This record gives sequence, structure tokens and C-alpha cells, in this order.
Amino acid sequence: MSHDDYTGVVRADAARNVEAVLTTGARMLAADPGASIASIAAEAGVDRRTVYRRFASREELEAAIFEARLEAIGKAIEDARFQEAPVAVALHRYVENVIAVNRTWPVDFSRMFADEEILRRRNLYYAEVGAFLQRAVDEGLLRPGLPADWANQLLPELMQLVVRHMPEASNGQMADVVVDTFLHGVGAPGQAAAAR
Amino acid sequence: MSHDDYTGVVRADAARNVEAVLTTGARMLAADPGASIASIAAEAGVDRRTVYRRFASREELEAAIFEARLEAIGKAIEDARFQEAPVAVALHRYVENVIAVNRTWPVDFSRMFADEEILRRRNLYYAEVGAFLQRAVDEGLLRPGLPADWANQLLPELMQLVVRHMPEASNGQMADVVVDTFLHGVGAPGQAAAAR
DNA sequence: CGAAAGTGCTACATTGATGTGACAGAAGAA
DNA sequence: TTCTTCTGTCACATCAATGTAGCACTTTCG
Repeated sequence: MSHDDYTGVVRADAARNVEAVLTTGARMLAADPGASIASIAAEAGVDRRTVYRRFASREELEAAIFEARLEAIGKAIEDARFQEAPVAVALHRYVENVIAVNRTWPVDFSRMFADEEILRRRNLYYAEVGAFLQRAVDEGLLRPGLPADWANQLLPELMQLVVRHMPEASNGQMADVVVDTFLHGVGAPGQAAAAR
Repeated sequence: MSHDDYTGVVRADAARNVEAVLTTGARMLAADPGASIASIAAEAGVDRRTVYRRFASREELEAAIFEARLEAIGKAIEDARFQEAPVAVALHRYVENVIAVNRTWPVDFSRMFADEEILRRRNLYYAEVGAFLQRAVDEGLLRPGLPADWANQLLPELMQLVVRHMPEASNGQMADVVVDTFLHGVGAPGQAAAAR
């Protein structure tokens, strides 16, 4: 075995380094999924060897990054209070939270089949958002009759796009744009939305 | 030099193979940007060596795929008749055309800096669509006052998403969903779009 | 049919990334 | 300060992908 286990108390600099590797890795892997461990380590101001001491393999590093994102998403959902808060409020809050997450963890979900546990969690959150969106339909915020899960696929895309496209804006501004576009599109008001 | 030049008349099977390599490559590279030449060749039913006979390097293959997509996009734009056709018609036509392109060439634009010429062309098309969207604003189809280029960034994303999300649907159905979402979002009608 | 063009196959060299090992030295915790 | 933990560095083995080479064989086209 190569990587140590670090069972005891984590030293301060060690924690710092892990954090740097994870966030830097998230950023670089999002920009280029083929980025080497060496390049990530260098960018994080750490030796390649140090990365391998925490993560047995590249795959494990990627899983850790992914899990960090999931953790943050979980908090974002919790903070949005899907059940209790008014739909419109919860939606905006959720969007703003996830936008913040996307800044630090701009991870590309698509190629992530490694860990079964992580997959399960991802699907859980997906379902929770789906349920909330259903509530939004029931309460008249969202239009019914659209293709299944369409809104649930659209929303993450918007939240990713806005961060890539106008990163200089504040999270609040971004959230405004996303929610506005999500609900009303970019068309002029007046014409009713087609009920196909 | 390794790859031959094929200056003379292209033989029928050769053309078939190039086509297969290009489309298969587009599909596989979209699914996994790190897909090896060998795996692409295998999937295309061709020897690895055959790929290298046409394309001097991996980079050149990727550029060729990219160019094929651009070519198709160019036709899509032309066919939409951005200047002459009524805005709503041109929009729907453009969307449906690009959706068709996305099926065959689901290429990820983001990591493509190789060829200067290709970059130029990509920017040209981007500007053409931008001009058309401006026309749509002027004619009252799109809402003014949104962040610069927001609509122009949003539209491609929708057209990619719809192909990934409901590939069993017809191009027309997909186009309906995209245009509808683009213009009106997924919110219930009634509340006016916020003019922020 | 027969010449030309193109392909498959079996190597081979090279390169870059992954993952390990050992050890001296720096940084944090007590 | 001193013990422990963690890090950087040099070194090494491995592996997968890239790109080349020659030759026998097949396909196309005139």
C-alpha cells in the first residue's frame, strides 16, 4: 500500500494541503478532465507525492472531489428548505446556494460512475429536487405538461452556465438571472406559453 | 511523414471509412474526451493504422471532427435564413437544424483551441447568431435588458441538453421544447417577466 | 481483368502519466 | 524544545497511448 492512513489527529498544514488539492483539482479537472495529478499538485503548490499520500489513485481523488461537491450540494438543499419555505423563496435560495457551490466545485457530473455510494447520493439529491419541482408545479409556479424531468435537467444546466458565463457577477445577481430565465425564458412577455 | 496525402481521386471505401471515423469519433469523444484513437478505430470498424493514414495526429483528427460540425452548423444557419425569414420561423428552423447536427456531431466546443482558422469560423457563426438574436429583440420576440450574450449562450446549451435528455423524440418535438423553454421558460404563465 | 489505391496486421520506439519506495528535513503539537 | 507527523526530492517500475514502418492482401475503378 502506498498512501498512509492518517488515522490520528490531522495536522493543520495537512488539512490545508488536502483542501488545496481538492479545490484546485476540481477547478482543473472541470477545465480539462485529462489534467495530470502532477499538474494539479503543482497548481496547488504541493508535490505530486503528497497527493498520492492522501489518495491511493487518481480515481480516488476524483471521487473525493465529487464527494466534496455532493456534500456542499446537500447543504445547499437543506438550507433551501424545500418543504417549509414558500416555493418561490426556496427556489431562489436553492439556486443561489448551488451557484456558490459551482464556483468552488465546478465539477462535471457526467463521467462519474466510480463509487456506488456516491451515485446513490447523487440520485437521492436529484430526486429531492425533482420532488420540490413537482411541488412547484402543484402550487402553480411551474407549468405542468412538460416532458418528464425536463425542468430538473434544465435547472442545473442554467446554474452551471451562469457561473461560466458571468463569473464576475455576485451570486445574488446570478441567481436572479437563472430563476428569471428558468421561469420566464428570454422571450418578451405577452404571448402565452404554448400548452402543447 | 506517416500519413499519406490522398491528392488524387478518393476511393469509395476510403470515403466511407473517413466518414465512419469522423462520426464515431465525434460520438465517442463527446462521451469521453480521453477516448483513445484505438478505441475509436475499433468502434468504427477500422484499423488504428487507417486513422493515422488520414490524420497525422490525434489533434488533427479532433480538428477534422470539429470542422465537420462547423460545416454542418454553417448549413444550419444558412437554411434558417436569419435575414429574410420571419424571426419566429427562422428561430425554430435554426433550432431544429442544430438539433439534427447535435445528433451526429455532439462535439464539446469548450476545449478546442488548436486551429486558428477553425476558431475564427466558430466566432463568425457565434456572431451571426448573436446578430439574429438582436434582430429578435428589435422585433419584440425577445426581451431586452438581459445580460449581454446571455441568450446566445443559453440557446446552444438548450439544444445540447434536449438531445442528451430525450434522444428518442423527433427533431421537431425537440425543437418545440427548446424554443418554448427558450422563450417562456418552464414557469406558469400569468406573472410578468421581471424587468430587472 | 488488371493496375492503383487503400486496408489489416504485426511489430517497434517513444513519451507522458501513474503509482511506489526511501530518507532527510520542515512544520506543527505537546 | 522535543517528539511526531507530514512534506519535498530523487529514483524506479509500469502501463497505456501515440506515432511509424513494411508487407501481404483486398477493394475499387477504368
